[in-house]
Amino acid sequence: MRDGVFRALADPTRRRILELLAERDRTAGELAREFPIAFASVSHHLGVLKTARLVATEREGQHIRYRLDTTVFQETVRYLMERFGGDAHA
Amino acid sequence: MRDGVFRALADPTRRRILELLAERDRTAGELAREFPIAFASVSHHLGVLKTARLVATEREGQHIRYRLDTTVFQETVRYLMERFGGDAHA
DNA sequence: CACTTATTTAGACTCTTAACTAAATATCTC
DNA sequence: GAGATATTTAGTTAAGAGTCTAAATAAGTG
Repeated sequence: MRDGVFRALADPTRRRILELLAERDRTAGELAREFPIAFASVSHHLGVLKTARLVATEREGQHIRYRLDTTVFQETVRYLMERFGGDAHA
Repeated sequence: MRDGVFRALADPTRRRILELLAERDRTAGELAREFPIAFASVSHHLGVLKTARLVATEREGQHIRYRLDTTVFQETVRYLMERFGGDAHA
């Protein structure tokens, strides 16, 4: 269950996508333009993030808008803190 | 830099190792006995965890004792919380 | 409906990774 | 130092992941 999340976070391109989405929602195309790789590759990364439920999508006409879904982040932080004393807020 | 941590956490065997170490320190052999895979395979996982600095080791005579190193956990939790609002303690 | 734009899916290729067995290294005991 | 135990390293194999190009799907425009 947690595999997908950590695996998703393990790729730098995907973390960068998440950081961009943390600033503001963006369409797939807006995101893809930020990277030197093919659109199809970014699309693949978006699929991984979506499967891990780290992002959610909404169609907006021709575009598909991506936004962060913080639910799983919260669960993940809780997991790390509770199990491994990753008590970073102090 | 963060790749190693998330990649290390992406494997269920390695997460289980970390959970066991969260209970108490253990030797490589004690850990290996908990899994249905070959000792060498567990050793490989321990290597990954050590490279990610999630665990630290200390030789104790014939045995090698593994313990959790929480430093990187803390950095990781901080990263997730700051960037993605993974504010799980509320 | 043909045409364009936006995005995903499919198939191929390469690189990485997790597993195994066998061999190597390190420590302890006699 | 020979032999036993503990652990890692090497070499192999099979599966997974990231990338690409090309094709497919979906929506907007004339």
